[in-house]
Amino acid sequence: MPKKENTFAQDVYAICREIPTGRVTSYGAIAKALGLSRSARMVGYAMNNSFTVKPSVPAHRVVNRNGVLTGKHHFGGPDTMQVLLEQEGIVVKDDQIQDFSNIFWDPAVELGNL
DNA sequence: ACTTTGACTATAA
DNA sequence: GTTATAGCCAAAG
Repeated sequence: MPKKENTFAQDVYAICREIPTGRVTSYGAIAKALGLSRSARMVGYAMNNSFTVKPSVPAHRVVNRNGVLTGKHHFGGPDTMQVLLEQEGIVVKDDQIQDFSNIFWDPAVELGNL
């Protein structure tokens, strides 16, 4: 069997693709689903490569625990992330997702990982 | 092998 | 409600 490069980032991408449209999740939730509940920073760090990975990962559905678009600046534009979220039907105000708790999607729960 | 960093989270004041 | 500080872990230099 061929060698397989299982990196932390690859797992993160898999979870992000499972995020339904119009839903949002937090870095900590993804990390927790991977068993790395304390590596939330690594999740965002890995997302840097999400643009080079195929298929592209909907990183715009991933925000911090406050529902703030912390990484909006990494989308190539200062407002690219917000526009993408609005296209998904998500309301964003002042770089913060409105009704965040209502549209929050927990992979550890939805994927039945608990 | 050591140091730095980073799209975070939790706790304390 | 906010701001400040500490803890956290993996990848890159």
